[in-house]
Amino acid sequence: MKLSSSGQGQQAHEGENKCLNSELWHACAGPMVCLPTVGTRVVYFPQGHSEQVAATTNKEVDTHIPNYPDLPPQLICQLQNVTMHADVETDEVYAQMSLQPLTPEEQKDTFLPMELGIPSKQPTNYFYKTLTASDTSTHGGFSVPRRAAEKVFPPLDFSQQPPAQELIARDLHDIEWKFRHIFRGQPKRHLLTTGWSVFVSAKRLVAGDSFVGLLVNFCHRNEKNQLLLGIRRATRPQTVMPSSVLSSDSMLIGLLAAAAHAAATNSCFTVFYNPRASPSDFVIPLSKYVKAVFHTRVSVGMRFRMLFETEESSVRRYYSS
Amino acid sequence: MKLSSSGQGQQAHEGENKCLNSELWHACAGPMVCLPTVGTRVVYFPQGHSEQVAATTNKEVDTHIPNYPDLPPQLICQLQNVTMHADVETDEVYAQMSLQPLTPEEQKDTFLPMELGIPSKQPTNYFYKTLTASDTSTHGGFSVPRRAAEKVFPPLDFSQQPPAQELIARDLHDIEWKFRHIFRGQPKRHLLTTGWSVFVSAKRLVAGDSFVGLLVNFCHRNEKNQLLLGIRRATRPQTVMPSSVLSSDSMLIGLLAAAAHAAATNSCFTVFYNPRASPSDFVIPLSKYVKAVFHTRVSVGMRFRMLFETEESSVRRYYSS
DNA sequence: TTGTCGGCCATCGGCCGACAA
DNA sequence: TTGTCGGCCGATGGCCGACAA
Repeated sequence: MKLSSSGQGQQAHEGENKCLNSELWHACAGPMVCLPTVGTRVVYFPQGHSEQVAATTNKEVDTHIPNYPDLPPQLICQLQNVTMHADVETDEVYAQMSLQPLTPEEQKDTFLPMELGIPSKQPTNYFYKTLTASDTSTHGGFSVPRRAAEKVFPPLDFSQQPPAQELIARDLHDIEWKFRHIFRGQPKRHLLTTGWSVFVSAKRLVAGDSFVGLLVNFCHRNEKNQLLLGIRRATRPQTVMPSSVLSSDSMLIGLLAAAAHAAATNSCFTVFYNPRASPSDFVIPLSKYVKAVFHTRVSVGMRFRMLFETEESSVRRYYSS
Repeated sequence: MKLSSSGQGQQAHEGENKCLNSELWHACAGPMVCLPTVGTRVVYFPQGHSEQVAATTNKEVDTHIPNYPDLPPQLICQLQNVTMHADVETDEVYAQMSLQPLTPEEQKDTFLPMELGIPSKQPTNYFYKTLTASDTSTHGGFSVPRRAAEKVFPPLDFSQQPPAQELIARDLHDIEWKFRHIFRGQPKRHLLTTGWSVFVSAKRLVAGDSFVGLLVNFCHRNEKNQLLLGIRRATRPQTVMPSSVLSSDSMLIGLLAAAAHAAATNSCFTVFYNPRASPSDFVIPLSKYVKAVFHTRVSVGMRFRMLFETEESSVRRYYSS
């Protein structure tokens, strides 16, 4: 299982199976994103998955897609594996899940205690700041909010005038970035100067995007606290490009056919979950699903929808039917 | 049909259905790329298509894919539509084709005369040059090969000293680029100076990539000759990234299922053809296929392979079984 | 014929505190 | 507390012919 890792000292490049930091992944994904636990049972909604893929390929789900009579509107699976990833180009975070459909008999098993919902670890010593025009311009550096700097950055030596230090931080791909951190100006403020513009241009940041800083503590192997960084892109007016690899129809068919085939042959299938791409959760813990169904006093089979407000006041949905 | 267009004066942005210049598309695709004609019959090879998609997603075709007993190894279709496209990010050219599987009775029809192969129009007044380290460095401009400049660029006024002019050219997305074209130095040579570095950084060109220049003549609407430009990326050591949208297994299943569904219901399906992505042609004119089969004295159903050497001495393949 | 270089100058990047929101 | 600006200086961009491959 490669859910997370800690103490990953140097750049690891084992094919595409990079072990990226779980806390950093969550810090970039946002506070409302919660991944199911490996080994537990989950409900997979082909409809919600279709909507995410359709949103990504800028395509409406239409009626060209054949029916898959063997594929129920929700599929109870065991979550065999979850790996966290970040897009090499955009740093967009996503998760890859391996789902094992369960037979009707396996579904009847009683709940394991651990299935009652242990949320994945959310980051604690972290901050994010939406970048201003001044932050991203070539004219200057990055103005660090005072509380953020004090909470997350290593303390400065105030006997120096001005107090300054070199910050070393690693991103989702375990690439190292160096910044000059200085406390100066009148009134005094924390700034990142040298190194900042390289970061902005490398990540192609614009005003409205966000910087994420995270302090993690690796207890073992004598390693000290380490600074991690990430970004969150502003939700732009969806300039999704056509895929040029496979037609969106074929993708939607493939999605359904893969799930149906896995269900029929009792084998695993793989899905990608992009928490920031669309507001649809399509893999949710079975325990949460059962609770929701019980709570709303509807029988399984009726259409319902649960709404949650996220931090950005958008909406997350669960699918059922 | 949106195969091509001419006299497209200003930037057109009709959704994603841009009419891009057919000659320019071919100039960027390379001289060996030839698209089948709309309305003719073609042979579609799911196996070759799978290999292209697998190459793009950096995945080997393995045995996880279910069999589609209804899907024959080659499918005779009518080519309903072909549109030429270019990736918004990379300028990579590709074609979208709509294929209509034919019933056994329709397949028995005799050939139409037009099906005997009218190749699509190849560009005439065009050149390409592989960019050198000096071309792509920030230190200077672009050194234009003399014959290329004389053949493709508007003639300079040699009464000026030095002779110079402003070149205006449009790319695959119909975006305008301006360059200062000057004939100077000792010995004299053609150079693109002002404007060149903007182009290099916008297209993210590196030494080894190629610049394509094309002179087209729009006869109607009183338009004069127009200069078009494009690029060809060097074939890099395949840094294909995982898709993060759909698993490669689902994509391969979707590809097969879409074709099988179209064949079963007598409806259209859509494929993308990336001529520079992989050396596999998987949609070829029926006439060419029949000729090849006849020529090599094998019966339909035997495995055969036709080899052609392309300009870059790579290999193009036809698939059959 | 054309790829690379040194020379030269204009422009931009980038660090600073002032000032105000 | 922090976003934007003018001032200032050094780094880089970018145009030129020289020279050689």
